[in-house]
Amino acid sequence: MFALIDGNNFYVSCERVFQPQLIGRPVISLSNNDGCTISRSNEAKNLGIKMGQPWFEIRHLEKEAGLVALSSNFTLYGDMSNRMMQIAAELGPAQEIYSIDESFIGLHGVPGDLVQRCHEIRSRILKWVGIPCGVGIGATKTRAKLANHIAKTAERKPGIYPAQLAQVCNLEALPASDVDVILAATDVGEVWGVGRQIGKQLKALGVHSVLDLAHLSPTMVKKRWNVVLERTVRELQGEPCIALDDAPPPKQQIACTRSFGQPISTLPPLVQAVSDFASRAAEKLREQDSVAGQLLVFAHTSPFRGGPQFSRHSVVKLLRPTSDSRLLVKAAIDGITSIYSRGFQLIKAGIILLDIMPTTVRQCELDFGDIDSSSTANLMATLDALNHRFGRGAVSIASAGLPRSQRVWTMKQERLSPHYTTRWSDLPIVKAN
DNA sequence: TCTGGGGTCCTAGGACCC
DNA sequence: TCTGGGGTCCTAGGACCC
Repeated sequence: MFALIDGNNFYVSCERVFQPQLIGRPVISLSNNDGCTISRSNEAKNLGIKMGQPWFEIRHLEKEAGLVALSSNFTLYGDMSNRMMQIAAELGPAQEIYSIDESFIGLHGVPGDLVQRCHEIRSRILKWVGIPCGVGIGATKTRAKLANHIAKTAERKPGIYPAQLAQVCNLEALPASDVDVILAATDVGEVWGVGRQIGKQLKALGVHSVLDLAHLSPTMVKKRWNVVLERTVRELQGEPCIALDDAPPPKQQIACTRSFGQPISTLPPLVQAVSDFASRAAEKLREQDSVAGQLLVFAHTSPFRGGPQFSRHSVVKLLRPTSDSRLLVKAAIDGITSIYSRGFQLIKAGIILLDIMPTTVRQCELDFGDIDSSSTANLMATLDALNHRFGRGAVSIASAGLPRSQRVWTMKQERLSPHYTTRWSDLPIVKAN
């Protein structure tokens, strides 16, 4: 048995904890460069604002409907997430943190009334962190996801589902006939693992509801589609196919990419940008104690605009797998310089670290040729410590050397609004008992 | 004027080997 | 001109997730 607990409208809910005057108003959180919508309050959803919708399409709602749009603040969201996850972990013996705002809980061996327990944890998170959550319980992760959708929808749109399923929904505690009614009332596209493409194909074949999908033969689904959808069908039918992943392996790819505030057409700011991206990615790499063998760097023009289009990438093989910021920055610069061409309005660039493997003692020794390996490790550790202490980008690799004020992109963490100057580490950690 | 930034898994097909 | 079968590894691309 699994529970899925997630924060409602997470980023907006985080903002509202510190700006209670936003409660009851339509509020959205915007992506980097305030490009598009990444979180919406219920009031914003009711205005018809879609997930991912570009800001320029909806900004008229500021005046017309009192919409409040906020730049995102991922430092804040990450900290709120940690607090929420700590309390959510009390639900059961195992936890998989699935994303910044949701976690699966393994409920094996948990005694007593599960629904009541979930309500208690939910109230505790609301009271101690300030984030409203929904909880779904099911025999499989897919059913728990579905139950979570029902719990949230029952709360937000009364009438579609039984009112007592609001906030916490245990699919397995309902009579089978009730479950069928609920599944029949739910669009197949709501199922975890069914996206736009597959959803369209299913509907073309008359599979419209979750119940329709659950009634398909897994063998046929595998033949007609693939094993991924087959697993989804089996999970819907109650057969666990996806295990709780409470100790995720180190990442196999680490990316750092950004859209620019304004297009770039010259090399120096591009070099500066990919240098920063490579530095940040190198930090992430060292955080998981890995090294990368290759670095991919890319840049492209906007597909939404006219004019000559440019989209190129280059894969740079490192001499040896490394996590040294200096070598990765150099590789990024070499790569971008090799693909750069004049005359294009570049709107986005990024780097992706590939061929990632764990750092081993031997690799440490081999690393950096004539540079002493222990001093390199010390240097990188110092770099990370300084940036942790004084904020991201406080110390960086000197490459093209554009002052921050002349940059044409923003790293998210540089855009903290003045409201959020609290040092989160100074606040007491709440312990749940 | 203005359109995010991460990740994962799976499959097909090519290169290469014996 | 005729030209096996099976295995592995790698990569690109497509689908999905939040």
